Amino acid sequence: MSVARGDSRSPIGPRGKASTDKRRLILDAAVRVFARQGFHACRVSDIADEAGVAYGLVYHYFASKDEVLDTLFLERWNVMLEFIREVDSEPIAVREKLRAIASFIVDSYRHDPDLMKVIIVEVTRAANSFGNTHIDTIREAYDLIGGMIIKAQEDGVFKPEIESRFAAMAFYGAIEQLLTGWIFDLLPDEDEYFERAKWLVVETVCGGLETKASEQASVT
Amino acid sequence: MSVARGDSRSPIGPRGKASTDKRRLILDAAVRVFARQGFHACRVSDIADEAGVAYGLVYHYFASKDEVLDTLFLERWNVMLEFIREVDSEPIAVREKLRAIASFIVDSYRHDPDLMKVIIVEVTRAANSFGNTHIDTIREAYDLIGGMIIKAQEDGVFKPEIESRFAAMAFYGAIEQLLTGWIFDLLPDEDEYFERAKWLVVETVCGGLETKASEQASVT
Amino acid sequence: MSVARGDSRSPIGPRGKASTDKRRLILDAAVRVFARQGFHACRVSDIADEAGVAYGLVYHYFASKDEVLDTLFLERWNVMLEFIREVDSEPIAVREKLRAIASFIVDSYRHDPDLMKVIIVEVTRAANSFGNTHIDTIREAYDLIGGMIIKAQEDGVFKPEIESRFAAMAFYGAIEQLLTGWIFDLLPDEDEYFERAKWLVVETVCGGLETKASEQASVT
Amino acid sequence: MSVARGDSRSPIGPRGKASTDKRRLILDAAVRVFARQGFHACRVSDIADEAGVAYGLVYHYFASKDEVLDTLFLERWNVMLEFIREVDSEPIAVREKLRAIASFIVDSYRHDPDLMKVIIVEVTRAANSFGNTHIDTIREAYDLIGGMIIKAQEDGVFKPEIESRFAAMAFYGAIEQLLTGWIFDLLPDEDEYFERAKWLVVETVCGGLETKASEQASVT
DNA sequence: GATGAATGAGATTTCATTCAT
DNA sequence: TATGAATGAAATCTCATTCAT
Repeated sequence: MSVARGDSRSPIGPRGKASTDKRRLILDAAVRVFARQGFHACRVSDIADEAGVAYGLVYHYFASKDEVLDTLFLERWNVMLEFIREVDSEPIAVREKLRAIASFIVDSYRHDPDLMKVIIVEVTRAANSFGNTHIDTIREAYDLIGGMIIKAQEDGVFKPEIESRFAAMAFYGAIEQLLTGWIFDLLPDEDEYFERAKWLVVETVCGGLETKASEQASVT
Repeated sequence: MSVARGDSRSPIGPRGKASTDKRRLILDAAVRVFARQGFHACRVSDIADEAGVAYGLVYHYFASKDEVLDTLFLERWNVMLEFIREVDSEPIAVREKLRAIASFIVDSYRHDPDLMKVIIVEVTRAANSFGNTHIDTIREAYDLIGGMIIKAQEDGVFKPEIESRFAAMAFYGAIEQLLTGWIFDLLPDEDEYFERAKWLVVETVCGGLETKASEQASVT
Repeated sequence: MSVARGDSRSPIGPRGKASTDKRRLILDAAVRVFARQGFHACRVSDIADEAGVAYGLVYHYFASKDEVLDTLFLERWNVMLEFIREVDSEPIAVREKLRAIASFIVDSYRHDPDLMKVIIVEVTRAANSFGNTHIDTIREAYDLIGGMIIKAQEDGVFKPEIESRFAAMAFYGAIEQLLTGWIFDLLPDEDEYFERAKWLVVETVCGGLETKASEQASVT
Repeated sequence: MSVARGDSRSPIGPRGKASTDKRRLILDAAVRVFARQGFHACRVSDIADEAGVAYGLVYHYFASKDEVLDTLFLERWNVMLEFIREVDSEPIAVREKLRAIASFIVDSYRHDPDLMKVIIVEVTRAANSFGNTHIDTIREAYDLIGGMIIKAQEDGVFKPEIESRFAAMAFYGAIEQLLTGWIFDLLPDEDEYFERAKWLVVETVCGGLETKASEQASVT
């Protein structure tokens, strides 16, 4: 795998497969319904209707409405964590690693905006509900990015005076806010903009984090 | 006012005053309850209990539970908008303007973490409920920041190839994510860290946005 | 008070008062509905309808459907326990004590058959639900009766070879089964039969428990 | 058969046979589940799980959950009715007949406490559900006992002023309450206590029912 | 202004029963 | 026979909102 070359491995997870599996059908329907109405505003029957299955079948496969969202979040977030770990293990520059991550997240949105909307809106910021439940899993991503930054500082590529955890949060936050912009229809979502957005985040944040020396190198 | 000099005008709004006004009592109680339990998980009676007033009084002052949150959000967000507009009108460098904004938001959190938690968790990301209701108000802030960036590009201080709206979102998102880090208890929240966080965001994002020329200048 | 003289203090508890108190209204309605349909077969809305109040008011006064039955049971059973304790403290023959108890229970049924039906059918035999919850309270009655029997044995009035706990259960069981007979409409429930039933239980059980000597005396 | 001599024909019914018959497996599992959780609190799947068979098989053999309990009750109660009829037809004293019945019921409990618990808790007192359904079958037992008492009165063995139906209920109720005592773990259930319980009921109730003349005889 | 009892629509969840295989 | 996925009616409980005092 050469993430860094911009091959941009398509971040397609389980949701990509067409399926007649009822469980999958329910999960996919739930994504649409959660995205359209929000987790709280929708009823379980909305999910069942959207999936074209009976009310009770949702409870045959999931213990509760919560568990449906838990499942969706974990499926996706774990794919991302795996991707980040894989990227991290490659012998490439930190800028390329961060570019791969930004690319992955943006492409995830491009590929399945509903799912990413649900994850961002209902989980990663939901400090009093799902965000709290999954905080350790969420944090894992921040920590992995933070680790990359520490390493880059040790290598003299990133400024040493930066607090890595803070930088990781800022980096991730910049990306998530771009997705929020698309979600709220505040930003144009034509294809070209997705690519420019990736570039912007990496250019901006990395540009700010890099030492003069490394900057010269990366620009060159 | 010289926002740029780091005097950091204390971002204290209405919530700063002690008050025996029952309406205020209810609003302040609502902040604590919303922050502690979340908007959906709390009941109107929880707010009344926390405020030490009777159940029905909440409905004497507010038409609905929603209106309580609407009020809290608008009170605070408008203070911020006013601040941003004021900053924008000052004849200072864009970096100073952004520094002032970052400072204002971070200090807002430092001064009243519960209120900022509520605003971020329940409003600015709540795409299917309050976020949608207040999107125009929220957007105002993004647009003002975006305007600063456009101007900076026209002045040759910021790279011209950056999409201003995207940059504004990334900048705001970086800050909001730091607040999210504190909210989730993922980042240390001793006093020094608030200051370093402000510096980090400005240094990083502006560092990345600035042209070589301006960078030389700002570093000097 | 001279319970032993057959004055048969009317076993009227709280349910005896007509009331406009909504809580009482609900409890009284619940008795009728539980008696008519059974606890499991009735819905909370049936209780509300029967009481002529809104659905939610039941939950304003009681935490759950269970709590309604708990309340009914405890109200009544505690009146009975108090009565038994009072009887026990009087300086009268054990036969008179047991007669008073039998009389109290039978009159309780005569006075409010629905309530006694509910208590017997839904609580005292409901080993897997309410019976289990209230077993200590129920047992109290058995123990008090058992204590009377022990004392009678010490006084040489009752046969010493009888196990007091078993005898107490048999005595109470005989009475409860008569009530069950009325509940199931297997026994005639004209007024005279209630009095004869009291006499029967006391005559039979005590007759069997007494020593020859005491029997001579009691017959005389 | 000489029931009266205390040979105590073992009251073993169908449940005594080990069986690989699935229908039997389900019935036996149902007894355990009903006894453990109560009829209402358990699900059909609990029965299937306990029996180690598939969910749907319960419905292959029984039309409904109710029918499972109906079957269990009728199987056992009919064995008892047959026993009582047989006893009744023997040329023995009424005291011996009642002793045989008490013995049979107590031994039934000793042999299969779960089944008797289910019958008592879920059927014989369940005035609004199964008790009502099976009232004629249940009543049969009371009537048979009542018939014995009438005959004893005609023979001058039992007091003539006693209402036979009431006496039959009291007798049966005394026994059932002893079982209830064991079910609720209020009475000791070592082997000796079962025997003493039989003796107690017969001694007590018959002792109280007999005329002086017969008493002299029975004592002798 | 202030109180809290009263209302009732609506949500989640359960689970007996059916049925295709 | 045997399986267990699929169905959907029905029940409990919640809680925003109203309103009489």
